[in-house]
Amino acid sequence: MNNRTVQKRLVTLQDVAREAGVSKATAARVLGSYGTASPEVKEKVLHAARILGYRPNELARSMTTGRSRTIGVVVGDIENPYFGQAVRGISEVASAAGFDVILANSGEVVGREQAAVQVLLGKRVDGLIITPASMFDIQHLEAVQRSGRPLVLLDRAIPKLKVDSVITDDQAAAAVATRMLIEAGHRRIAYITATASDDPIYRGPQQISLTTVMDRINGFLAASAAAGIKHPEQYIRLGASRQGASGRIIADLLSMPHRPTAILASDNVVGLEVFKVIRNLGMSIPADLSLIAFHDADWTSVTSPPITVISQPVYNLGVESAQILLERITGAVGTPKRLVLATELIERQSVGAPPAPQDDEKKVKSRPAAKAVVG
Amino acid sequence: MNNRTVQKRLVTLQDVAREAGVSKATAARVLGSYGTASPEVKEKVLHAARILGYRPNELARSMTTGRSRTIGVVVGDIENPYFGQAVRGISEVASAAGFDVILANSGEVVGREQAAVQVLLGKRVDGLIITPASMFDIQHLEAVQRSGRPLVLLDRAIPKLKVDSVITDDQAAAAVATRMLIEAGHRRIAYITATASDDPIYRGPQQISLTTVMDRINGFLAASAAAGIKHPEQYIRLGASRQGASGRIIADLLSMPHRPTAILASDNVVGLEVFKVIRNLGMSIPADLSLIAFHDADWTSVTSPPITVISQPVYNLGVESAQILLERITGAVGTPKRLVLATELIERQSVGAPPAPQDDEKKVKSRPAAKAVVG
DNA sequence: ATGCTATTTGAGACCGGTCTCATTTGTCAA
DNA sequence: TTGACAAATGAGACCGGTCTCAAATAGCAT
Repeated sequence: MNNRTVQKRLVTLQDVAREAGVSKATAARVLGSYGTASPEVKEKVLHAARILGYRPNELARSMTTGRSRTIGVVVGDIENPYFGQAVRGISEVASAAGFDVILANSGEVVGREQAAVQVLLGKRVDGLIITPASMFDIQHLEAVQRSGRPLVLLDRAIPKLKVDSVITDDQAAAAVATRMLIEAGHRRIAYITATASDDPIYRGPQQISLTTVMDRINGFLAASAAAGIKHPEQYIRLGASRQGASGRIIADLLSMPHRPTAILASDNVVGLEVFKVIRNLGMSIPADLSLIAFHDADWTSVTSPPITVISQPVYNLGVESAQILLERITGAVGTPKRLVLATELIERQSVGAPPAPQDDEKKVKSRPAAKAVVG
Repeated sequence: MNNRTVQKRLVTLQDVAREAGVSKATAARVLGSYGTASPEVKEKVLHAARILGYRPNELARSMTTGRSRTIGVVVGDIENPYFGQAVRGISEVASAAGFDVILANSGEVVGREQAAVQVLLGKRVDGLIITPASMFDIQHLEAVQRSGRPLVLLDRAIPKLKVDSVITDDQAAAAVATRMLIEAGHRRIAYITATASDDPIYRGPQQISLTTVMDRINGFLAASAAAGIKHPEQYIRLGASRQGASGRIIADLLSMPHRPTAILASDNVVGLEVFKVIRNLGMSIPADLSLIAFHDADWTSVTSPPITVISQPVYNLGVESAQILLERITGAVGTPKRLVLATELIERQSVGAPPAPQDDEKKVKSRPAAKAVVG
């Protein structure tokens, strides 16, 4: 009447104690391997537990101890292999230390991130690893800090928040990639990011809510400026999320009077979109257009031509963040760490010289210029 | 001394009650929105909860109610986008119903799967969705059933276990793909799977511990036999896991005196390996070798040539399994459902006629025969 | 035998909720 | 005014563990 579900009542410590003919406290000592107990009693309890199929109720245990041996992880998009790798890094470190992982997905939406944090906090996780969807909406993260639970940011930092974070050196990465394109002769380089925006045109830093994106844009702009390129920001485009908006953005970009001759794609999902659009437009890489993408995803080595990428140590991002979190959970104090991991440019074959000026018209069917194949 | 960690004691119901000047029971009624309470009291409690920043302790709640509103998911490999998609399907259904998801990774190792199940059971999840690593080691799954918690198998069935399962029609899929290759003229077709095995050569069903693999092999063999192909099993290879074993397996296969002229790859990871090896050997697809892969992964549409694949409704696999699980959790009874979702063959350009017999020698640089481009 | 310490064991409080039941207060009809 | 009944509230048991503390038992020296 009160509970019409089929759920059987599971075996409890009390049941084991009764079966073994000892008190609850004694059974607890044996099963929890703390305190003392005589060999005979030990044997009796263990035997009783075995035949009854006893499983301790971790909920009850966590409630008294106040620790759940669980860490909560909130990522932007589980389906993106980028996060998949990071999560694997986290899980491996966590389970090696006897911790479990609860995973939540924010879909890069602040509201869902907040909800996920509430849920995780409600479940009394011992700590959190989060890829924040925005560096501005951070009340919920401040609340985490106030609760005293350790928090580590993954992949993206939040300058205003004094908190451990593990990120990649995005500014340097973007600068290196940009410089490579410039050295190949490009002067009109587009930077395309998936970061949400109602306006695809870049008008200034205030539009950007992710440090990753900001840093990369800064690296891109700095490298461009250093090469004397005027108004490099005119080729920055935002909001190329996977919902297909990217197709139009890229096509628009390529139909500009002075279209870019090279594209820097902010992640592998955007990169894949760019690749598809280029192919559908009948343009060829790198003859008509050069391409560099962030994240060394599987597919980038297998296209024709294979894509030059910025390889990010994303598995290590996961490993490092989990290690820091675990240290904090076990009591480490001190000022927040800010770990910045280096990236690596992997040269493949998607970068070449820009097409000769008059080539701007004939976009289709041009054969690649003879060029040395690198890497 | 007892607890040297920084963790602050969080705000409890008792604190709120005290602050509002009411009893614990009254505060609980207001905050849990059950029972009755006068408007003034309601207001006082709500206000107190707000200023104190009260978050209910889900652990305590679960302990009394016996339900955690959490489902446990165990997948073989989080990093594989195949499972990534399935997990997204599960999460979306779950969170729409107010359930949370705890995700664990087995790495396709039975021992880790067992450990994961124990952990999840210990956390008193309301139900489990599992992609079992083996159809033979199932004591832990029987234990789940005995505990009365609902269990749904995803992607793979276990014939001996009376349990809900949601799988794809692997036998039909393999048969369709095989038939397509046969119709293109192939008689020597290899089937390469990642399933663990110390011996890469297929000697019989007893080596196979996954229904998926078994079904596909059966579909492959049946379609081959129907076409009068003798000893099709000689080209079946096992153990092409991502650890690089696949490279040797594929190379060995292609250096056989009567090498296969077509390959069926059991998942997209193997498919990618096969693609890379073929390219490294300087062979061309489909002129020298035809290829069909399971799972319509992103990259398959973007290679040259794009790969013909068997598209699996993996997101729906997740959705359906979560729905069934939720029904069971909310009390649905009845015989186990066995849901089999259809797959779809997506024709792209990796299938062609086999090379003429004398072509067996010249493996390099042959240009594709003129062929109609499908899809 | 006696006292003293060390070891083993049990009783019961506690964690933070839910929920039952009894008590108090209020409303309205007789 | 009194009784009946509904609404509001509080006291306290309970979930299944952990852990403190005291009591019981054992071992050993004197």
